[in-house]
Amino acid sequence: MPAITLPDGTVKSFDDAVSAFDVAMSIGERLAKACVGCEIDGELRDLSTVIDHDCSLSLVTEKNRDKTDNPQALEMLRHSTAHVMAEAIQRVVPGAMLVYGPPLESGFYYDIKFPEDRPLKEGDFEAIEQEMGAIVKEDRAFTRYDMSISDGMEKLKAEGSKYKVDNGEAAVRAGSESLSFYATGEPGKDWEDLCRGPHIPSTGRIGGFKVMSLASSYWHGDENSDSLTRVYGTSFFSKKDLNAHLERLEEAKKRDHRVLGKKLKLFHIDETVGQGLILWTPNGSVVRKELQNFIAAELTKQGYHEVFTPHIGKLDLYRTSGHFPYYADSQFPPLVERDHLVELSNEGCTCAQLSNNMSTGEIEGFMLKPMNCPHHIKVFDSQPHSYKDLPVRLAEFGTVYRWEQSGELNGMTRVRGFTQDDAHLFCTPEQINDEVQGCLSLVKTIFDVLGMEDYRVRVGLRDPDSAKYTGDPANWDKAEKACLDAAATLGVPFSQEPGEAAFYGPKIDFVVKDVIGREWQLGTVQVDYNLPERFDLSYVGADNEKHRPVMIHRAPFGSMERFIGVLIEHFAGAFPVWLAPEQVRVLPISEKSNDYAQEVLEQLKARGIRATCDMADQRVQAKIKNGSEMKIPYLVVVGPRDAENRAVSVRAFGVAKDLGSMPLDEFVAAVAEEYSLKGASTVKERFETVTA
RNA sequence: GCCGCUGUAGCUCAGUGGUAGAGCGCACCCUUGGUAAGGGUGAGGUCGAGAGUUCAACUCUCUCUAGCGGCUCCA
Repeated sequence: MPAITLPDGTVKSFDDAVSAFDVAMSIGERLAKACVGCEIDGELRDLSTVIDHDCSLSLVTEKNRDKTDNPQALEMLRHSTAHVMAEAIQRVVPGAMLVYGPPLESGFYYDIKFPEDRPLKEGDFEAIEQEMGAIVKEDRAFTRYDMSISDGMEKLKAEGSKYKVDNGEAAVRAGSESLSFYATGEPGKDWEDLCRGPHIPSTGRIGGFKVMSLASSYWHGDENSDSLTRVYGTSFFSKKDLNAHLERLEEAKKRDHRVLGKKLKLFHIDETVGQGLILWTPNGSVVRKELQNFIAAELTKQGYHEVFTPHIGKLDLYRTSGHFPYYADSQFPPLVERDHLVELSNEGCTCAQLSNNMSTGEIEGFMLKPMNCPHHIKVFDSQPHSYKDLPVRLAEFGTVYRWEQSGELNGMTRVRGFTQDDAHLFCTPEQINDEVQGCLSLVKTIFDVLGMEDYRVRVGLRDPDSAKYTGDPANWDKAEKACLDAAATLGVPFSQEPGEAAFYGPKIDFVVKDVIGREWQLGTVQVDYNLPERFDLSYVGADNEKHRPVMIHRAPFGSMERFIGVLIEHFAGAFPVWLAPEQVRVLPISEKSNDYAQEVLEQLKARGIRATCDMADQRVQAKIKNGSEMKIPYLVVVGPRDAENRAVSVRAFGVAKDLGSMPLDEFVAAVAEEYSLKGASTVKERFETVTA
């Protein structure tokens, strides 16, 4: 006699065991038809699940009441579509062995081992989609059946796929008491797969689907293990939703910083210079310079001192810091004096010996700096410090070089040479909390000014099982506590992630997503007891004894490259006035107005405004189109009428209609004000005041 | 680094085993036009690089290189 509690608190009692579908039917047929699954005591299950005990039940419908997407329903749908795709792929490519096919936030994938002589190609997608279409049309029910562990494992072994056997073993390790299989249709007759479920009722519920892309992956995510092919797809309950999704992807592409970087002439990457090396073109340089000036002003307010240090340092420096040779793989090769190299070569020294001798310190050389901290430590250590001096805050826009794997490089967001808005704070243990909080508030200030609200905060802690973290565990505990305490004061949710710490200390990272949903770490604050130890740093305390300072590494933007890459996407290239490479463009109606246009231009420039004038032999409509495509904040049209009134006709980016006419002096003053405020659009506001 | 895809004019992209085309941009001419493309003419390409197959390769094969999507990595 199960008593079933529904989300609204209603309790429904049944004489016998019932399926969740029956419960839905008892409420209403329309509801039952809209259901794809259910949640029993908080666990997502099939709609056909039989309930024979008291429980709470929540029905999962295709859409929420307000017609928005229901993530749980989509998860089930996509998991089910993964099965359909897998069946289709096995029809198209016999011998393809299934590994693992989970749902994702915006679709699903299936990892598959293809026969060596028959890899999957994008050209196969059409055939796969056709087969999928047929399976959907057949509207076969997803049918679950359970087997005992021993029977199930025997079945898997008999099927001969080590991957599925492995999945079965993993389920057993995770504590499963049985193994569940899902047949797409009738068990024993139709295609089936070992799967924990749950699934939607039948294939006919898949309204729209698409095979998206191919990638490789590794079994168990281990690069030394089997290489698998990962097939990505997505699906929706309706064709319309699918199309909307595909359109969103197209729109996102237009906001991609690599696309906009070219279109708006913000940066350039040249094969001849090297991959992952950003050439800042004049437009992008304006954005960077404005941001750097902004942060430099903030740093002065917060008591930082700016320093400059070179791009290279001796190998020995990095032996002391621990960067070399532990991270040799991700650094540019060391620079060794030419004569020395010739000498070694004459002595028959091999590359391997050379490398080895560099590690052991027998050969000295220089390294492009992978981090700024060793240099800053040496600045700090260039003179003795009293506890009264602390904290010492040293800041530098420091350029570092790292040998990132070629497959990892990505526009401005993952590069081999980049400039961190770096600083290192040397303080007493008592000062850590205040200093970390000061750093965090700086990051928040920046994010607020730029209107970046969509970020998450991650506190990276050490992984107790990993050997890569150096230093005293007691200090680690202190540092981790300091980070967690500071993060708690932020007022935004944060996650704790073991294994995400730097090798020398825990950190607080600000993570944002790009237009295609990839996450990037921007700002970071890291507490470090380790490097002061390695470099034997000290200060004289009130007790006249030597004490060890603690270091805080922090970079609110992270790197100028990555930050601006993300920022381009955040603004979709339409920068606010203070950042816009070109703030105002003057558009004379015809040659006859060129003189006045020139005068307008001079006035703008005299106020430090980045303005140009489009004197091309074109109609003003064309000039407006060109100016709009470059996403210039203000276009001002000037013709005889304006010249006579000493006015300009203003057009603001993103506003379809022109704002109207404004006296020239007033416009110049308004733009200058908007520039200095770094915030709201004062020009538009003035028009609103006029019309109000 | 691994798997798949891509590389043709400054940009976006068509294209064929017989040494190339469009639109935009650029130059010049006409046009002097009041809010998202006025018209004409012209210049511009070792078809990513190298090797191979072929009478003939931008096209087919291989290697390399770079970009894209993932995987792995990210002090």
